[in-house]
Amino acid sequence: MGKAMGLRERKKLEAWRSIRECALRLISERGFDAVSVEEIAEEANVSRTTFFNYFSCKEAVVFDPDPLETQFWQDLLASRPDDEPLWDALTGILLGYVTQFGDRLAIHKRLKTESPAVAASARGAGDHFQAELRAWVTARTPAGSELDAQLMLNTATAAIGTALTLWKPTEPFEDFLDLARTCLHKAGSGLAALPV
Amino acid sequence: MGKAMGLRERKKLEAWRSIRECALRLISERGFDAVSVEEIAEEANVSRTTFFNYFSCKEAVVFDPDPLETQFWQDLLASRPDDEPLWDALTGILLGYVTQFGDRLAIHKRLKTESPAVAASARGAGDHFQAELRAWVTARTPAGSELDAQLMLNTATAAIGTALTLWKPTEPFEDFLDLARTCLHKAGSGLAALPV
DNA sequence: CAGGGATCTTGGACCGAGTACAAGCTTTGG
DNA sequence: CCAAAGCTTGTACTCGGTCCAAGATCCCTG
Repeated sequence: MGKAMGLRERKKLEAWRSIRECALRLISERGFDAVSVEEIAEEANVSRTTFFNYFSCKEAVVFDPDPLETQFWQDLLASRPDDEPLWDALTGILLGYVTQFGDRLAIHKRLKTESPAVAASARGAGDHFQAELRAWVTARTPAGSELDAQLMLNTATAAIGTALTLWKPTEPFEDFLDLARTCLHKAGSGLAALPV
Repeated sequence: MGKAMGLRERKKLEAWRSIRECALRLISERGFDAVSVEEIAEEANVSRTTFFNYFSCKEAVVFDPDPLETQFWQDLLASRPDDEPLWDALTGILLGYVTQFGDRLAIHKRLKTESPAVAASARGAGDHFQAELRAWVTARTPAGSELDAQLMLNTATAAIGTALTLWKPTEPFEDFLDLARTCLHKAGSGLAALPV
């Protein structure tokens, strides 16, 4: 992919990244609420209307995934063998995800602790990966095992969330991964053996 | 309490409940987005400004707890003996909560599935109980056990969330409670024995 | 390479949520 | 009964978000 992109598509991607970049810069300088969409648009040499063509709301400019990111998820999900126990697959996927996008998660965490309002919409509008993961789980859940499957998914996610809140961005990133592994292992100790 | 309330306080409570009541009626008739704050205020014979004196945002009128509700939590939290294992306390508290406010949870669920935007702010601005529970947990967590404690809390919450998404409002409420018990038990099977 | 259709950008008008504030009204307590 | 404290209200404003029509840009086919 990425080869046969016409001028139009290239410009779109460029505009997307320019807006995102400007937005992150301004926001990390001044804070989310102190930067208006108008300013971001102006900084990116784009009209306010166009901003909303690219991002469905102000929060999205922080939390939407880069177009290439989604490719990474899909590979991550597709790479798990069909007969792997769900819990193992989930831990593998989530650890792979945080390994790749931990830096981004750290930014998100900072923003969330700064402003709870941002955090709110973050969970709702933001986490496309979580939505995709959820879909993936339900798709590979055999009838009758919905409860166990959903429970595993939610528990694993909760474990990652726990690791994220306990980790301090000043500590080395490896610590976060260790923490995540520990949380997943502990939380899953009663679940991992279930036949899903 | 409730006895020595002056005229002023009584009027405030009355206004609060009037606004809430009108809001819930209009919203359940027409949907969240189709009702403006102005309409709610008008319906409750109150100015728009006053609405925002009582509720910090539009979502709050749906998700804020009734002043009496908070009393119930506090009793619930205070009623657990200090030396009870954390997991047992958590399941007891959460089951007590959903038993009492299950109806409200069902309304919330309906609203959330209707409009994701509402769901977003619901999690952030809405769940005062969860915040209180979180504070209660951290307060009684001995130093060194933070990880296990947070993990239990998040896992237990995830279990309730799972039960809530799996339950259909058409089914009897007892089913929901059974489901919640099952989820808690399964999710906690590896955690319950930890010494916290 | 010309030109018509598809797509994207833009400005302007508009709506609703949320904030700030000054002015007026009601409760309270002395 | 009166003054201070507390609430309510209208007004005016900012900002996020939507809608739309007009213009610019790209793409594709003849």
